[in-house]
Amino acid sequence: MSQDTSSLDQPFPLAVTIDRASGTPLHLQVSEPISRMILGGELVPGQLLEDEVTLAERLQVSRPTVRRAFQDLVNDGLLSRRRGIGTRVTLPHIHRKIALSSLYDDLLSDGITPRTDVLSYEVRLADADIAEELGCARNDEIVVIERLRWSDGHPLATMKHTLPADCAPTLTELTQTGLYRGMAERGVKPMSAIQTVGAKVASEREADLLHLETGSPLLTAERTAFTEDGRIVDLGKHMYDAARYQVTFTLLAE
Amino acid sequence: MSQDTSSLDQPFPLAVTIDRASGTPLHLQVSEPISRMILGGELVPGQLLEDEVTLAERLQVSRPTVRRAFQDLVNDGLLSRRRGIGTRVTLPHIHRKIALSSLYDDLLSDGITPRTDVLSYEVRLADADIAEELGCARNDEIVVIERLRWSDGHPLATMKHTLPADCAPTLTELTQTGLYRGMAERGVKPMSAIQTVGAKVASEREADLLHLETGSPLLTAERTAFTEDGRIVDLGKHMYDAARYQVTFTLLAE
DNA sequence: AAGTGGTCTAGACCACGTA
DNA sequence: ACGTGGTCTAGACCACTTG
Repeated sequence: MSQDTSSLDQPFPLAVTIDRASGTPLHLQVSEPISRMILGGELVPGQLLEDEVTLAERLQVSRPTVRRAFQDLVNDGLLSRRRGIGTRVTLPHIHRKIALSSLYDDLLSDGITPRTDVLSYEVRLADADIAEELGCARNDEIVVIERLRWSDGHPLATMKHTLPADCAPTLTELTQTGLYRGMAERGVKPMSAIQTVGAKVASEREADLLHLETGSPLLTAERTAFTEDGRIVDLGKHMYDAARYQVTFTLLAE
Repeated sequence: MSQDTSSLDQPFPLAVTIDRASGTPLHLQVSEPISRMILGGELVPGQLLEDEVTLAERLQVSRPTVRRAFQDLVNDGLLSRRRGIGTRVTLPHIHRKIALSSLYDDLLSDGITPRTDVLSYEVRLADADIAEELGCARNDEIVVIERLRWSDGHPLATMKHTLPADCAPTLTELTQTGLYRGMAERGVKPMSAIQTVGAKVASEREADLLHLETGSPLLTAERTAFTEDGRIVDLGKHMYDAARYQVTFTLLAE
C-alpha cells in the first residue's frame, strides 16, 4: 500500500523564486521555470502541482498572478487543470505541440542545417498569376530561388521560393546565411504561414536532384508565409524524399 | 482624403448584450458574439474594436472581464492587440487555424461522410509489438478494423484501425454509425492525437482498393489518439489518394 | 465539510505608440 | 500629453470533487 500514494499525487515543491526588481513580469517569473522543468523532463507527466492559493502565498504574489501563469501553461498544452482536482502536468504527447514539426523548423531556422545548395537565383517581373499568389502588382520585381537541402550526406529536399524582390537576400547573403536570416536582415519577419502537405511521385528531374529513382514517393509542401501586417513574403514549394522525411503534429479535440 | 479615415479605423460598435441572469460566464457573453461575427464575416479583418475600458463601461462589467474575453480571442487567433494602438481583427489566413484540416474532421466527425465500407473486422490478442504501441498488456483483446472511405463516387482512402476491444464498437454499430460515434457510445472520447504524415507509392493491393495504378502516389497518415486521461484508444494507419487529398494547416512563429 | 479551480470586482500603476 | 494595452493587487463568491 505504500505505493498507493504515488509521489505524483504529492504537490511538487516548485523551485520558483520571484525577483521584484527584475523587469520581467511576475507571471512570467512563475510560468517560465515551470515550462522549462516540464520540457526538460524534470517535471514528469501526471505530476501534481501546488494549488494556486498556496503557491501565491508562498511566492508572495497575488492569486490572479499565479492564475495567469498557470493559464498560459494550460494554453501551451503543458498543464491541465480540473476544478476540485488540481493542476497536473499533461501527458507527454501533448508537449510535442510545442516542438512542432521539422517543417516548422525550416520556416525560421534554416542556415543551421549542414548544407543547402543554391541551384538558381533569378530576378523576374511578376506575371498575372504570380502577382495574384503573392498579393503584389503585375510587373513588380520578384526573386525566384531554387535550393537543394542536404542531410547526412544525401539530398533531402528541393525547395523553390518566390518572393518580392525587396524581401529577398542577395545571392551572396543567401549562400552564406540562409534565406530566413537574409530576410530578417531586411526587417522582414514571417509571423505565420499556411501550409498544404501532399504527395507525388518523382519526375525524372526531381529524381536526379534527390538521387532517387524516377517514380519514388515525394512529400510535397506548399507554404505561404505572412508578416504580422499580412504581407505575403514567401511562396515556398518544396519536395522531400518521403523515405527520409515526414511531418508530425498534434491535434486537439474542440 | 475622405477615404483616409477608413471605417476600419473607427471602433466597431459591437452589438453585445449582457444577461447577468443567464448562467453563462460574462467573459463568454462578450467573446462569443465577437467570435461569431468574425467567423461569420460580419467583422472584417483589420477592423478596429472598441478599447477595453470603454467596452467595459458600456457593458457594465469590469475591465478584467473584458480583458479575459479579448485575450481568449487573441489566443484563438481572431484578434491581435498592440499596446498604444488598439485591438483589431486579424488577417483572414490566421482564421484557418480554427477550421483545421480535413484529417482533423475525420478524427471526430465521421459517419457523416457519404460512404465508408468495412473491409474487415477482426478480434485478436495483442502481441508484444501491438501491446507496446497501444500501451496495453500482452494478450489483451484488441480489434483490428479495415475500412474504405469513398467520396464523390470514388474510393478516397484506406483506413486501418487498431484499438482495445473495450473501446471498439461492434461490427453492426461500426457499419451503421461510424467508428468515433461507436466509441463515444462506450464513453470513449479521444481528446487529442498525434499524427505523422508521409508519402508512399501504391502497392498492388492498395492500388486495387483505391482504383489507382500501382505506383500512384499516396499520402499516409499514422495517428495515435488519446483520451483525456492519456489512454491510447486508437491507432490509425491511413492511406489517401494523393491526387484527391491534401492536408492544410497553419503555422505560427514562436 | 474541506479543498480545488472558475469567475468577478474596483481599483492602481506602468510601458508603449502617437500626436 | 494622451490613449492604448500590460501588469498587479486583495479581496469575494461560486461550482465541482472528494472524503
